[in-house]
Parts: sequence; structure tokens; C-alpha cells
Amino acid sequence: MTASPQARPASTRMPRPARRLQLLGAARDVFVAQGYHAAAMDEIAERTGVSKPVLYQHFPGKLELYLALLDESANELVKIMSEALSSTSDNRQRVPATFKAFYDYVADAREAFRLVFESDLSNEPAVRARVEHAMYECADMVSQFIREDAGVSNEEAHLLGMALVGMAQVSARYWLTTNQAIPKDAAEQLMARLAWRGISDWPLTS
Amino acid sequence: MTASPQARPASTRMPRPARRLQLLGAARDVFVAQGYHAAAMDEIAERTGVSKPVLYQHFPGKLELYLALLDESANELVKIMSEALSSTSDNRQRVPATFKAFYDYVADAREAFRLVFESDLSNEPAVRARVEHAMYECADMVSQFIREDAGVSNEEAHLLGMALVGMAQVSARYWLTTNQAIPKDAAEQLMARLAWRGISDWPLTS
DNA sequence: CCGGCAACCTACCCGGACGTAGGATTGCAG
DNA sequence: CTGCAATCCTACGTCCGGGTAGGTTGCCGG
Repeated sequence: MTASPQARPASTRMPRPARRLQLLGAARDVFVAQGYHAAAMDEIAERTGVSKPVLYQHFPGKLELYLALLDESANELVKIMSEALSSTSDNRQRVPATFKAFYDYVADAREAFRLVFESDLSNEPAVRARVEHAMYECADMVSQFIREDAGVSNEEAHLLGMALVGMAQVSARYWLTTNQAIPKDAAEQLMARLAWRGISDWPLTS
Repeated sequence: MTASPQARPASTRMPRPARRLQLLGAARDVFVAQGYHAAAMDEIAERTGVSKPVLYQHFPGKLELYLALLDESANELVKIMSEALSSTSDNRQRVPATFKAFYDYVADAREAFRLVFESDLSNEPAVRARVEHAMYECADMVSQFIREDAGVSNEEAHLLGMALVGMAQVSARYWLTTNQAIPKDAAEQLMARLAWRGISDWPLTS
């Protein structure tokens, strides 16, 4: 209702691709707000101003619809992280840039990150695979840089990378719940400092 | 099946408190393995060797049963963290001790941590409140020590504390999925080093 | 102007799982 | 031995929600 700028006459017929986009928008809003189980296909259809069979003419089932949205959000996360990590060649700049990108992703008004980080369908293998894959991609990209300038094994670098991803994820979600008690850029910088101090000059100090 | 050492003649009558414990054990196994939604009350009863109405004579409903188990696991986490944090007065010892405690908690064979960190009922307000509360308690305890020897505000200390909690949580769960490619104590020490370097001597370096 | 295709709707099916009514059985107290 | 209370079971009600059958309306090319 607040997001998804889809106006239109609303109760007229519509070409197939446009309707599909509208359905995806409504579905995203509902899944994000209610979670997979509490979300009802009826509500998604109704919110689009359309009847349920129409929804099933665009998507074979509830799960496939959900997976389409999940893929979208997960891929966006990976893309954003990738861009941030390659935005500079100076590691000291790279860390804050990446945290800023992550916080931007989480602070997005559409809150699509909840599909990735707060899915209530993690037992479904297809969902679990996608979430784990996205997080692993992020950790893997991060681990490359860690491995380069800290003398650690591949496995250790991956564990460190995943730790940083977890740090960003949980802290950003916590930051959201505080209603921005701390300004966004201050929070980003705080995390970047924590991470940078944790990783840089690794082999030297204990 | 593997966990929960409950033998007994199994198909005889049983005093009320003993049966209750048995039911809780079976319920924990099922909820952990399947998640809340996929778990069936029938299966919990059947696995106990008992019929469904018996289950409902011990717990008013599925949600209450789940909450009882969730409370148990969440409180155990907070207790373990509290004990680890107060096990020494030297911060340099405190950090690895706490990570060890956390990894122990996650590596427990009963895998009860999944109720707290991978609940598929996070939209239920009662569940969300409990999970957030447990995590906040942990972050709050950690933040006390951070605030003491780093000159940061209360809000900043809490954000840092939550970041460390997230680091531990996500890294430990990732470590589990790797089938212990890295020995447990090595992983703990790696995380402790990352955290310690991140927070110690905070005001001095940038 | 008109046939046909495609978008759409009303109304329904049905399976699965929570929760319960009512009765059978066991064992302890007196 | 006997009654009563507590434990337990079979069988069912019921509701919710995903998914579908079949008919209707409107747009567009010929």
C-alpha cells in the first residue's frame, strides 16, 4: 500500500506482463509483512484487484511465487555486495563502502531483505539452498580479500568472511528495530571500524 | 531418535510429570528437525508412544508447547553467556571464553539452538518477543564490558554488542554446515581473535 | 462488423492438521 | 474385593487455505 508505485485505472484488463509485475509487487508486500505461512494467496490476488485463478495463471503455485521473489532479493544482495567490494582497490575504503551498501540494502523501504534473512520457510530445501547460497557468495567474496592480506587458510578465511556477514546482518536488523537511535552513517562507520580493526594487519598482533 | 535418553517399558501407564518430560523431549526433537509448521502434533504424540488427547492434557495447544521449549532454549543461552562472561575478570580471557561457550551451545547434539536462531514462527509476536529478548540480553551483557573500556555511548555499545552476537551466531551455524572442516577450538579462537582485535584499545587507533 | 482468443470471475473441491467428545482401562485406597 | 479417579484411546468435528472447473466478458485483427 505504501510501497510499489503501481497506479493505473486498477479495475480494467491489463496485458499479461504488466499484470505479472503487479502481482509480484503485491506478493512481495504480503510475504514481507506476513511471512510465507501467514500469507494467503487470496490476499495477494485481492490486493492486486484480481481474482485468485488469475494469480495461478501467472505462477504455478505459492512456493514458486515465493521463490521468484526470494531469488530476486538474494541476487540483489549479492550484486550490491559485489559492486561495493569492487568499488575501490584500497581495503581501508572497501570495508566502510561495503557496510554502507549492506545497510542501504537493509534500510530499503520495501524491506525485501526479510525474505532472505527472516524467511519462515527455511525448512523447504529450495529455500534453504537459496539463502545459504546467497550468504555463502557474500562470505566468499569477502574472504578473497581477507585471505590476500592475512596469512590464513582458505577455510579460515571463509569462516572470517561469514563472521563479518553475520555481524553486518544482525547488527543492521537490530539497528532497524531501534528506530534509528543512531544515525545510519554513524552505525555503518562503527561496524566498519570494528571489522577493519579486527582484520587488518592480521599476522602481526596476536 | 538419537537424542533424548528416554527408555522405559514405553507402552505402560506413567505418572503425570514423567510423561510430561517425555512429551517435551519428543516435541523438542520434532520441532528442531521439522520446524514449527511442518511438525505435527500427531507425530509428537506417536513418537512418545501415546495418543494425541494425552498431549492436550499436558499442554493447552501447539503454540504453548512450542513456547515452553523456546523459553527453555533461550534461557539456557542467556545463562551460558552470563556464566562465561563472568567466569573471569580479564577481558582478554573473557572474549575467548565467551566464544567457546557460544560454540558449545550451538554444537550441542540436541540442536536446541535452532529454536532460537532458526524459528519458522518469528511472525508470531510471542515468539518474536522471546527471540529478540534473548538476543538483546546477550548483547546487553556484552555491551557492558565494551562500554567500560571503550569510550562509546550506550547506544553504540549496544550496537557493537549485537554485532558480536551476530558474528558468533552466523559463524557458528556456518561452521556447523562445514562438518567441522576446522576444529572447533580453532574456530572459536579465530572468532575470539577477530573480536578482541576489533574492540580492544578502542579509543586509541582509528 | 464479427469471430476467436485471452483475460477474468464465481463458486467449488478437498486434503491436512489442530483440537475434542465420549468411552474404555488400570491401579490404588479403603 | 470394589469403587473411584486418573490415565489413556478411538473416532470425529471443523476450519482454513491451496488449487481448480467451467462459464463470461472484452479487445483486436480480418
